[in-house]
Amino acid sequence: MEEALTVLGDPSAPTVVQRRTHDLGLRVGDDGNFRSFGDYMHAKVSKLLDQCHSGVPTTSAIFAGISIYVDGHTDPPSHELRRLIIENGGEYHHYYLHGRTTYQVAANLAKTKVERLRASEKIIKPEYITDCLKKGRLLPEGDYLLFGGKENAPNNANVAPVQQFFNRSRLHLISTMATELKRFVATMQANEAVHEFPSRAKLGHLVGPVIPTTPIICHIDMDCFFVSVALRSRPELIGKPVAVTHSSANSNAYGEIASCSYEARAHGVYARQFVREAMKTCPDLVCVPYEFDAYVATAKQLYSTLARYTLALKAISCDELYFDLGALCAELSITDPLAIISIIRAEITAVTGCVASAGLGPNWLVARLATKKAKPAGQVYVTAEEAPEFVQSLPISDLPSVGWSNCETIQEQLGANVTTCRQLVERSLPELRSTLGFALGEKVYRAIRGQCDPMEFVQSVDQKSVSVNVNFGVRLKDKPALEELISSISTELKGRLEQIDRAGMLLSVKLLIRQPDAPIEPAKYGAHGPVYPLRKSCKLPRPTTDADVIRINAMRLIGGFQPAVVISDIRGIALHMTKLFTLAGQPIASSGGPKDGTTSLWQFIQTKTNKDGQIADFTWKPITKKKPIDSSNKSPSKAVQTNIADADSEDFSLRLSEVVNPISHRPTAPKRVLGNLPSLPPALTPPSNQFSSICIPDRRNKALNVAGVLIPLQSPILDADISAVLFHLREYVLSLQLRPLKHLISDWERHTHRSSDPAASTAAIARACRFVDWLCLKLHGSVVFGDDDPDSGGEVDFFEKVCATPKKTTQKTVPESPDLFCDDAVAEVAVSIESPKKARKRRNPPPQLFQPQKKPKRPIPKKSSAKRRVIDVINLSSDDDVIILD
DNA sequence: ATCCTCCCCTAC
DNA sequence: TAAGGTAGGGGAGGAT
Ligand SMILES: Nc1ccn([C@H]2C[C@H](O)[C@@H](COP(=O)(O)OP(=O)(O)OP(=O)(O)O)O2)c(=O)n1
Ligand SMILES: [Mg+2]
Ligand SMILES: [Mg+2]
Repeated sequence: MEEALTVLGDPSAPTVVQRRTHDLGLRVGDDGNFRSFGDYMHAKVSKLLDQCHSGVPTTSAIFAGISIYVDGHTDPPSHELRRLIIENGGEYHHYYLHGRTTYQVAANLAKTKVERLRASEKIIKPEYITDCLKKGRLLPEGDYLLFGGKENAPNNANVAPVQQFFNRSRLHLISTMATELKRFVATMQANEAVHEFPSRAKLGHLVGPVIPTTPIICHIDMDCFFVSVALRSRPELIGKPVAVTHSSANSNAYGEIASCSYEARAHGVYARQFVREAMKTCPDLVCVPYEFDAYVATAKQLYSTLARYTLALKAISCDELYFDLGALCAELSITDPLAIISIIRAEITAVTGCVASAGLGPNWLVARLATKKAKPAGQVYVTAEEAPEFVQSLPISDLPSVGWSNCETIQEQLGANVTTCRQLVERSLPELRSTLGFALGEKVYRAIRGQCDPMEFVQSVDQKSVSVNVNFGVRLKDKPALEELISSISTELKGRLEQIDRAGMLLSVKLLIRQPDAPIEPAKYGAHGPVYPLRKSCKLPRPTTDADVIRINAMRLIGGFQPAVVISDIRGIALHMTKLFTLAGQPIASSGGPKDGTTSLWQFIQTKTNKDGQIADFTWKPITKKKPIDSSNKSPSKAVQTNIADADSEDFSLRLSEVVNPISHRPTAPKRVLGNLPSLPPALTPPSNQFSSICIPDRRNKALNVAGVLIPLQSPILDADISAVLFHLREYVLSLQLRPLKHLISDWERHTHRSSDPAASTAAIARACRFVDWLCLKLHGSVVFGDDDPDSGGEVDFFEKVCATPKKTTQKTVPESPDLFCDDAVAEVAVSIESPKKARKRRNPPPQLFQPQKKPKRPIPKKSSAKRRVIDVINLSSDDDVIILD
């Protein structure tokens, strides 16, 4: 069975995976009422959630996320069905939209039509709509289906392994849903003007003469969400220990439990536990499969229901949100908040068929903790007066931000006996800060007193980063396989960036590498097992969504690890994009957005690609003098040109800063960007420290470290200093390290500006620019900074002279001066470049912590261990998928 | 001091 | 078999 292992990136994999997929989707125990996996539907979470009829008066949200097209004559007739579906939160389509319309509604199935149907289409009887309304909730499709809903596997043959993985990953699903629901809330809030609150009518009898002013936040969370959804169509399992998982209830199954019923929890079962572990303490556990599409629909129903009362919402996750209940009470003049919540919860249950619990408190923190107390199927209001005592009665691990690690830190530093918040109350703020850090310490200090930062009920929509992670089933046999997987992930990342209208400037790669002593295959099929992470990031020449640019740079980053990565030991790959811009090129302030953006020298390079699309050569684009361009010009690339042209009339050093560190950052957003960083011929390729700065100011020695050579700078700057620096600056240009070039100039600028002779500094910087131009002219026949100095002829002579025979400054560290244009010399000097990064506390034989799993509350006593040593408790009893420590 | 970068940690 | 993703907070330590 070894060869059947899921291998992402192995071309032989799809067939194998597909067969299993087929089995999985129709596994015994899945009654087919809902598909286990919306192989296509759940990839389109956003589409389901997009069907937002903000402003349309509706009476319920039963059909939220559902759309219908009515085919032929039906009873009730199509216009009636249209009214019913829209009034109850669904969508009516006048045409069947493949991939968008959930159901075709038809009284019967014309035989001639069946042949033309795609497997993914679903035809359902009109009674389905009316019966759902009678029951007040979405029913299982069951016998209402005339076609479809069962056999959706055929498409899987074409689904790439990465997509297969995401289509089955619950964690991917809930992440995606959370993001989409935030957008859903943000959209509703943006459409506030046309939004209505039909369910407020239900609160009429609560309205009184007093307008309350008490601040109350409400937190709502579905009880064992995935299980609740599953039990809607399995009423016989209500009251039994039930878990949602890919595995069947098998005492040897390594499938993770996503959610379990409260009956199962009473036996010690918890989310993230392996089924085989759960079976040990709960032998009667019933395992049921996922219903991804149903979670999407139900989540939207939950949010839509709340939106019938208020838009002061804050989305948290697929089954959980906060809202400003105090504001609602005030607006409606209602003094009994719990009565409102009873009505809302009843509506949620009526619409979704699932139970929600609610916590009320003076702030979001207390509300959240109250929810935990309210569960299952309850609601609790903790008033401001009760809050401190209430929180202090709870275990510290209940506090948000106190997870596995921080809990251990607290017990290590403040006493192993510390388990409840009350035991922390006596600790001073400085004490907690020194234990947990400045901000976390304060957070905890305030939390145990029932306090927290206020919550905004305006849904933020600005993402700061986008990432794609595949840490399951990664087994790569060679570089092409790696490249293929990177390619898939890059394409996925591109799609996600474009979906949110963003391009990114900073790309990071994270690999999970099998620990040296770990078995090739862990006990759990496809799992990464004990691993350590490797990370590397690079700045892209400009904001991009281009899959090729992402792929090529990711491969470069991976190739840059030292020692080299053993491809077959890679167990996980993640690509992370930060420093986001809109596709139109506007920086996103919240994304750590470049306050000082860098205009890359890419702006000035014309590349030539070879037949493989790789950059074979480049020339410098001369910067011609231009009259200032109309500043209303919106084209980003022209805007940069404008900056430079505008600077013509200004002093030279100012113009330099425009080039290396422009004041207004306006990156270009070309339709297609260059496929690669410019690379030199192999002989000139600099060593692997490609992303490190070649120039480091050394303040203590009043010197510049240029390419590993320490050059003391005197004040005022002497010609000798300049020539030494310029000589080594040549390495910069040769190695095309554009970011370092910027740093060199700015570092130098900073340094020299501190000197006693600013005029000398300006002159020195100007001279550096002349040097770059001179060098580029020599090497490529054009210049970077332009030549508007009538004196420059003399400058060239100067450089020819001083650089060809650089003076031996008093420095022993300055090497023998080679001929400037001798390739051997280039190689020699390049080799002398040190790696300036101070070898970050590299855990050298890197066994290291990876994602310690949250410790279960009940089972498994904590293993007392040395500081920072972490055991993966969930895997503790398994044969080999253990460990981790650092 | 304050910022920046590279991580770890947390939550669902 | 099994599908261990993802965004954001923030700490540590170096750069500015
Ligand atoms: N480690 C986790 C945590 C959660 N989930 C999914 C399944 C849950 O049903 C859903 C909601 O998470 P909750 O933390 O709200 O847990 P439940 O709703 O299952 O239980 P509770 O009643 O405690 O809220 O997210 C998951 O797949 N894996
Ligand atoms: Mg829940
Ligand atoms: Mg939840």
